[in-house]
Amino acid sequence: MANIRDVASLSNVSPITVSRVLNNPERVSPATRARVEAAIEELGYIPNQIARSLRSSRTNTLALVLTDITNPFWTSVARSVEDAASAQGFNVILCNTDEDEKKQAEYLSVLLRRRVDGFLLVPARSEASAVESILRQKVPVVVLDRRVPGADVDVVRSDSEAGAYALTRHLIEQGHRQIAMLSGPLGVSTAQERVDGYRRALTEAGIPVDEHWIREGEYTVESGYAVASELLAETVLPSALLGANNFIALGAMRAIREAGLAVPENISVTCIDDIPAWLVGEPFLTVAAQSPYDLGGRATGLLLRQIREPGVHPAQEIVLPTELIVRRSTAAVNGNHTE
Amino acid sequence: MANIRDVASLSNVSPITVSRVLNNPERVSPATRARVEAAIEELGYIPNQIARSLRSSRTNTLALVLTDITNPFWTSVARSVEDAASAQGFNVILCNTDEDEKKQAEYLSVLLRRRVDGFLLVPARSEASAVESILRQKVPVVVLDRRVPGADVDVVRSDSEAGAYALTRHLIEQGHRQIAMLSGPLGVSTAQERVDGYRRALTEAGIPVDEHWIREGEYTVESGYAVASELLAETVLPSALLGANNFIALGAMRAIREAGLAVPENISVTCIDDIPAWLVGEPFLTVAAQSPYDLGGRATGLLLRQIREPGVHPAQEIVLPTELIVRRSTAAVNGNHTE
DNA sequence: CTGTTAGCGCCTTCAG
DNA sequence: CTGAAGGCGCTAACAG
Repeated sequence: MANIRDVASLSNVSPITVSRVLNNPERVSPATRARVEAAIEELGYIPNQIARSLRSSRTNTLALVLTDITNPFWTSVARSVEDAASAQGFNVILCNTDEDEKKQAEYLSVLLRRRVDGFLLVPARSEASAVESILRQKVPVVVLDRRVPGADVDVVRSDSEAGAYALTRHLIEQGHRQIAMLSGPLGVSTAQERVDGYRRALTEAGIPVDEHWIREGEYTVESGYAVASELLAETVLPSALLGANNFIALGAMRAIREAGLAVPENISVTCIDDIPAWLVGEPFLTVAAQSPYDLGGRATGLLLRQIREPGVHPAQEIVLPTELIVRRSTAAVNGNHTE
Repeated sequence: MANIRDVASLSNVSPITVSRVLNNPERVSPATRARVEAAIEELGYIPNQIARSLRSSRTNTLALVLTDITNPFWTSVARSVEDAASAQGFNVILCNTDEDEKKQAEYLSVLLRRRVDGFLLVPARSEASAVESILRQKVPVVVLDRRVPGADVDVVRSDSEAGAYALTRHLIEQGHRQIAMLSGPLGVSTAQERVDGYRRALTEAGIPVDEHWIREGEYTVESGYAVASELLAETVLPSALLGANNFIALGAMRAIREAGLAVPENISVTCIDDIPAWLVGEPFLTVAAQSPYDLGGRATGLLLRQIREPGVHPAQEIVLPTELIVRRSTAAVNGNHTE
């Protein structure tokens, strides 16, 4: 593969002149420039970004480390991050951790060696240790979706507590009292906050919180299915089910269907996170919708700013609202609306 | 940020010894190794992969250039590619072209400059020119999902023609005669082949192909919606609709709903590409399902082999079968099953 | 087992 | 407007 010296000798100039043609064409006489450009063309020369990065210590690369691209929520985030990044000349390396701290650590280590210019990280657990390795190297990071208490970093997330609160309240208004909370892993801040919102709504309504109805699981369809199946095998059934995310609710719906029950006739189901309307034809689930595209865009914006103006901006937290969307998966207890 | 020389001087060895501790630890005496490792630890030294890449001309990076990560089909492909790549120590750069040849060209150019080790490319148009720039540089490529006639490259794709044929046949067996084909962009081989399969099924059944029922559009929800809306505004309506992909069918379903018609009572709808069952609760669409996870995995396997053993393997084409899955979006004409 | 030399391809600095 | 020297960080190749 031709290099800058090949181009230089073919066009009878020094390598630095070729470099200038590439980076500051206006500082080279038109005649020389034309000669160099002809040589570039002839040799099919393609500048080596690796060498450039070595000199400049900039890779124009962002790392997007998330839990699972397969969840449409993260798919949208990934799309918006890539859009925002490529508009500014950055490429994106995608990594799926599956909420596994070991995988996450391994990825972060590889990415630090690669000298990515910045990280967009969805930490597998909400602990400062998740971002420590990055901060120690003074590489810009923005944490997505989750808090990391004790770490001085930018965070862009949704208001999980309010989302869960709104959903729980909605269920209560429909007459539900036996509301099961299918939580995510409690080591993750969003799971914690969603349980908090659930508790607050119950307490405010004067309904005692029954710990029996709070079940911890993973943010996956399989886990939602498993936990809901357990619940449905018991003698007293809940009249409503709050999934901590879309996947949990989808798994739960499957369990309910397989148990021969109907949504919402027998059990109402709702969750945080929407499923894109264009994916499902007629959306069915009542949800507290986040704005994944926004989330990714805002986070990328913050990250690029950090990269461009290092050390200027103090860490900040952006909290986006969720939107309650009432659809057909929730109904009044026994099918009678109480309003 | 500490470099290899800092580690070397702190541990009183030469840089090359540090390098050996990192890459061939067994070739360094345990005592020296321990000293070096202590220094690495103390300095928080992280090897610079950029410098390593410059020396080795290997970046351990694959480029995944697809049309839109937002389509669950491509989401699955992306996931499988990332899984397979990271298992072999490769990272993946993700790019969305939106079927735009200009965007594609821009991405390819940037990625060649970055010296990615290989490309997984979904070409925006099925033409050899799409991969020319890559082949000219002798960089390994695998083309995903689409043919590129005239180019000597590995291709991993599904059998679109057979998929469309199976769907059309299914509709014919249900008594349909007025079947509209909502095609994708005909510059893309999959669109072409899906129309071919549609034609073959009709012809074999002795039903004349009415060009009026074949409509070209994009592989998007919006386009499916627009084209179907047009169709539904005419005086003679089709009794069934074949979407060239999932998004087209989803858009069409929306148009049908908005026209006050029902699926399948008034119009049957079917398409190539499934929507993951776990996303939609009770899957509704009759489809010819591809295996995106397989597709990505197989393609990545071929690509990594090309990278490891350059110039050894002749170009090959892998064609994966599609599976006809009959669900509730198709029914016999007038609701009467003809079987 | 350890070290010296040199160079991967580029661009900043300083001269001309 | 053009060029020479040097170094970014790392590791082959070749000593010793």
